[in-house]
Amino acid sequence: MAGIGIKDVAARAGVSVATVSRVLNAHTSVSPAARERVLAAVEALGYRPNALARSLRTDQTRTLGLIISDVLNPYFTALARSVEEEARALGYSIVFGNADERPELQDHHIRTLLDRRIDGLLVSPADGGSPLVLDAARAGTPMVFVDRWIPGADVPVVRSDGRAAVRDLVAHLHGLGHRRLAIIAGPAATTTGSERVAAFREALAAYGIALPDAYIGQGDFQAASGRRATERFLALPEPPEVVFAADNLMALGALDAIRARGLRVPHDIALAAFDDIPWFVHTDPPLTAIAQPTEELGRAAVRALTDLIEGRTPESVTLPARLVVRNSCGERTTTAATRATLATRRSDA
Amino acid sequence: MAGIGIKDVAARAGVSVATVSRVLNAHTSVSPAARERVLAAVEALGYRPNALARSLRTDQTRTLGLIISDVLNPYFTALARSVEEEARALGYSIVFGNADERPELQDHHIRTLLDRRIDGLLVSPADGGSPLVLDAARAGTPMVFVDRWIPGADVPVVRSDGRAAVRDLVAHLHGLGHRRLAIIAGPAATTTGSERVAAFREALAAYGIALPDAYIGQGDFQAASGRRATERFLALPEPPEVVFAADNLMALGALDAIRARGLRVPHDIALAAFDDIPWFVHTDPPLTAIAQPTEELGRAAVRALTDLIEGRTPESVTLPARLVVRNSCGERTTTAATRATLATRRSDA
DNA sequence: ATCCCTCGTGTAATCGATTCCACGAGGAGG
DNA sequence: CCTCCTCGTGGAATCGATTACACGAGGGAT
Repeated sequence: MAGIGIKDVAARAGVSVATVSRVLNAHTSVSPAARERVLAAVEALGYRPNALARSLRTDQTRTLGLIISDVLNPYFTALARSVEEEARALGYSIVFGNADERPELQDHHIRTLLDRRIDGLLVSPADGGSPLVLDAARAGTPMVFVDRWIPGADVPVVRSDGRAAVRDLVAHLHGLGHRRLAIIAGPAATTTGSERVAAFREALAAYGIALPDAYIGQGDFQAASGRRATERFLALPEPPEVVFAADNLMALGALDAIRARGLRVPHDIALAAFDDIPWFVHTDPPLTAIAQPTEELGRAAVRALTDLIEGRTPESVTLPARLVVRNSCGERTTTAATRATLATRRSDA
Repeated sequence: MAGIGIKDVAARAGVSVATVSRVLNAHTSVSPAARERVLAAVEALGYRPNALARSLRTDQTRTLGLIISDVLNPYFTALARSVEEEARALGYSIVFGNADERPELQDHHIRTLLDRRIDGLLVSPADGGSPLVLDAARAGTPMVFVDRWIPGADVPVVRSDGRAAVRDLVAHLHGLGHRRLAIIAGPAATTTGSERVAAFREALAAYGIALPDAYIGQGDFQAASGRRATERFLALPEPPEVVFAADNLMALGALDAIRARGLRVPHDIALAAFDDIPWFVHTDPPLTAIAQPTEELGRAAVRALTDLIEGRTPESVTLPARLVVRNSCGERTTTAATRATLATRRSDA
């Protein structure tokens, strides 16, 4: 039960609680003798300040909330890891909330985080219009969007721009002779959902290729939706030659669907994905993907948020994504493929 | 700085703060009229109680800490997800700490969680002897070990027993004609690190096969260590015919090393792993693995911990793992492999 | 020697809730 | 009609910290 409090420390050191607090917070001047005795008492009692009480008084928790879209998605766990790393370096803790791509779960977590009086919020919104998020931002909660964002809010955004990489991908695909290209999109309500489709369409347009509705699969960034969308593509009278999945989990689902049909990648159909993850090197075949600078994104997001909290004015950050060619889109020589693999490996290390 | 407090609600409703609190906590009796006005005021003001203040007073946060060994490991994220799910259902929040398999990081997180006065701690210890963990347990912090545990502490353990599955695996490997079997172990300081080796050795002994030291690679549950261990195996004068990785990330590293050598699985060397993950279906080749009932483990762990917190006395839980055969260990007919794959898929859904 | 400033320290208010205790009103029972 | 109990309510203490303010002691300047 216990709970050694500041009073116990004060009593043992023979000083007042104020002095103990001053020693612990290096505030105003304290005599060396008193400091010594306080420190000794802290040590002897194993005293740890109650963070709740401290936060209640100071109105700051030195805690940041991170609403992650889906913990099962390797891209987001990598992001979470770098966010936590940077936050720790800056003296903040992170409290995660897993939204599982469900708006109501997202709102649940935002509410509990706000109730806990976190100092700021890092959000990758699961839907486009959560009023709760916007309200919180307007009410003055320091907030930064990462990866995805909600338009119309005065909130800094840290994200990557995949347009150039998508153009590179389309050039690569076109070069391999593919003309019928399909995409599995994320939810239209998310920015990454709609942007990636737009980028793909634009890149296709440069080659005079259209993107018919039948070649746009509606996914939700989860594996099952990738499977369904791919099944639909394969059932088409004229199926696409390439499927581009807007995230890694939908690519996994696409792979499932293709394998279930008894088809082979890239011989029967090519596959590429947004978001590169370590497993893509070892899938059958290794998958061509668009890699985001995940670690930098996480770091930049935390810096932007702490800037906001500490009174500085951060700017939005946009970092370029890049194409990583493996051989899921067409025949390449073994050496070329190996080279690409090694290059990826090296840059990931 | 904003902050609508209980006083504001009380003022607007024309009652005292005590009454507001009573309404919000459904405590003693409140007249319907007063309750009505309080609720209206709460609604109008958008009042949310300050969780810090409440926790300070009540000495409970309704928050559980989860120390996860490595967020980048799909096994642990799956565990984290089910833990959060069950906790939410029981009215608790989860605060995660990622230990990255580093004891000092683990201790850092435990300390901050304790400072926050979480109600209980779910730990999958990164090392065997963290004094901090043991001290916390002895000091009365409700605690449950999950997956891994530290011997000699009076703490319930929720884990899976892989011994039967390892026996099945060895039988499978033996049946395919393999006789030189190696293992990439986790850190000896972790229970899962040493237990899996012991189970493997026992299972081999049943076939009169020894496990020489040269066939035990020392890993740390991270991909890089799997790579190094595998390289060492392959450089042996008599390399093993099978490599069994004690977790999925080390299996990924093994795959890297094997590919870098220009060898093929299972033709040149067979590979199996502990922990099954969705990607294993699509690696080249699909990997034979031992699957843990991850979701059940997470749920059971949370229930054990909340039992402890709420004064009931939970028991340790051990659930069996099971072998999932794919074709990374030897030739199988396509149909058999497909059947296995489908079976896995179905049970994962 | 006196005055004033600085330094070290303690007392008490405060953060925002919960909850013990006291108190007045009203109904039931005698 | 008086007593007693219950019900609804408010006042105030409390949780464990931080911090404004006050105050005494000591040193330097005049």
